[in-house]
Amino acid sequence: MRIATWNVNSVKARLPNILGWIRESAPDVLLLQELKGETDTFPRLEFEALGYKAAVVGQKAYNGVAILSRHELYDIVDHLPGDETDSQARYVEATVQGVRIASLYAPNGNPVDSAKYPYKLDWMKRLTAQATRLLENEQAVVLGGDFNVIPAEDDVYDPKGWEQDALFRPETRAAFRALLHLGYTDAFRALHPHQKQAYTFWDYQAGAWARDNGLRIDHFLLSPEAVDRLKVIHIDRAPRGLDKASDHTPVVVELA
DNA sequence: ATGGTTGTTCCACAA
Repeated sequence: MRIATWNVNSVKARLPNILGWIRESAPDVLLLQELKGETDTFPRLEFEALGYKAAVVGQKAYNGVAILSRHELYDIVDHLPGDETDSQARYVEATVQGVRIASLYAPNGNPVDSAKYPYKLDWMKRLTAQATRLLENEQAVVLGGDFNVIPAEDDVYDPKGWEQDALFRPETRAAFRALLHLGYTDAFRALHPHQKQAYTFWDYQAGAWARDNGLRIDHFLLSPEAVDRLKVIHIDRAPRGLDKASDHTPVVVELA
């Protein structure tokens, strides 16, 4: 089973790019983030025409996540448990062919001296609680999406310059490591332990793409049952170089 | 230190 994740930065603005990429790459499952539109504006028919069903959680203007799948989606969960006052569309979870899969869009958290940073850390704590519950089923679990976390120095073009950023602060990295300590594996680092400049995001500003000033912030975390099936993972940089590109590019993982 | 870009929305805000 091949599963991809892609923060598309508006499904409406990106639709031709997304449809083109699906035709070339034909993943079994595609996790989308930053739909930037309400659930009922999601272009379901266009994806159905390519053979995909969809679990969609949208909201006006911001956030929004989805799971596209060639196979049936079961037991859809449409929000991250733990705070019923949180209405931001950042989490959707479903079972596909016995694999429990989440498409997540963690809060950015900047600026760190605003309420956004504690919200980010609290959200990560809730994700850790949910990830703990998912392990109890001893099932293959795949947590994929934009974690908005730079795990280590090798994952950013300028570690010093990003030291104080919400994506790289020690508390943020510790929150990410807490997921690993539960028993999840960063699939990319498991298969490519020393690869540098393996970025998944390049800012639109200041020629970041041309200079390869990137970040690795889109991840797949796998439960032990899923790691046992891990075959390959790669970052597909090509979509970032196209016209009307998202600032993120897809990551594709293959499980036996 | 500032400015650089993109998308959605309402006259900014988020990234």
